[in-house]
Amino acid sequence: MNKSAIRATAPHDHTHCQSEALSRAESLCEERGVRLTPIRRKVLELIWNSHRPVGAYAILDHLREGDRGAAPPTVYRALDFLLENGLIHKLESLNAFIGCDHPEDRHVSQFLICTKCGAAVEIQDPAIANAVKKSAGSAGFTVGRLTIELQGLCPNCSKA
Amino acid sequence: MNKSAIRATAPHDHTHCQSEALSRAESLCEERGVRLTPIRRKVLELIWNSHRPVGAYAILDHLREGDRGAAPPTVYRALDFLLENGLIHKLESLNAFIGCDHPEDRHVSQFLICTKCGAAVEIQDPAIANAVKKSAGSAGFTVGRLTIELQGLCPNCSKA
DNA sequence: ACTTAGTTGAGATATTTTAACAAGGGGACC
DNA sequence: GGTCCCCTTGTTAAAATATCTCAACTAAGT
Repeated sequence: MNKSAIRATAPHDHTHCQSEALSRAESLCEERGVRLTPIRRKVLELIWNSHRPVGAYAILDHLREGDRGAAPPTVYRALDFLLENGLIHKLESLNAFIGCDHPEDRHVSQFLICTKCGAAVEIQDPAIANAVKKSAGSAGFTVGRLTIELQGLCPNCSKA
Repeated sequence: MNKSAIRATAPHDHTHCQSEALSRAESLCEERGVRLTPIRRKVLELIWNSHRPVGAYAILDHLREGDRGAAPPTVYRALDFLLENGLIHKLESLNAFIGCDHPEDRHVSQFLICTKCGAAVEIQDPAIANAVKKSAGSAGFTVGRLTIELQGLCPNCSKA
């Protein structure tokens, strides 16, 4: 079984996931010369609170709990920044966002979403991407963005 | 090149697509003992006005042009019915709906969406579905709903 | 200090979707 | 034909998601 699937769907020291994601984001932003401002950092941190995708307004609520009064554009702007820099992904079938654990390289990924516990796992199977590209090619389509999301039950939840 | 890709992205006698879709829907609903009421039929007809996915409010606007005063729930209920019966599909990455040209059998499909002309083509490549299923399986996931959407350029638009 | 580009604040508004409840309409059964 | 019930629709409201606009601020370079 896939390593990130285990991490995401089984109990684990999640603080570690979160702090590692944050420090990677920091060095990556520095490298690229873009600014991981306090708001952006906070939003990323909130997204990394779990392996479950979060909606923009859930993030907004958490932001408001703290000191800052925030409005929707604040969150969406932070999300845009994080998306552009590959630090998070958007799950179209849920209108929700999830952290990316290898933002360093641009990549095409797929998502496995557990409808029971809500966890989502990012996988990267070249076979999937290739199958889609091949099929698109034979239909004469030029490939741009790819959205591949599966909803089902994670290993843990399908046991129960 | 795939036949429905040609039909959807090149000029053609679209009235034919539309009327065939409607008559298929009628016989299918009769077969299943469900009611293709005037509203539902009208919504399906509007969706089949083109091969471009339509948003719920675009449909609503068209409905209102006619005699009926309609409210959002009217449209969404019709859409639910059509979705349940496989007569249309929802494109999650666009929040829009498109007609299905072979609603008779339950199927897993993928969509190729042209970001330039807006056309969308439904394809069914078992290789894609299988690749996803295989990958999900090896991550321990049970397969439920599958969302696969590609955005790119259709044959026509990539020529230009 | 000055300028500029990028970022945030604030309020409003647009878009998409659902909830809740009343009312209508068509068939099955008596 | 009447009556009951289920499915469908009307209507109002509101929840959930996302964007626009314009002003104020901040950081970084000159």
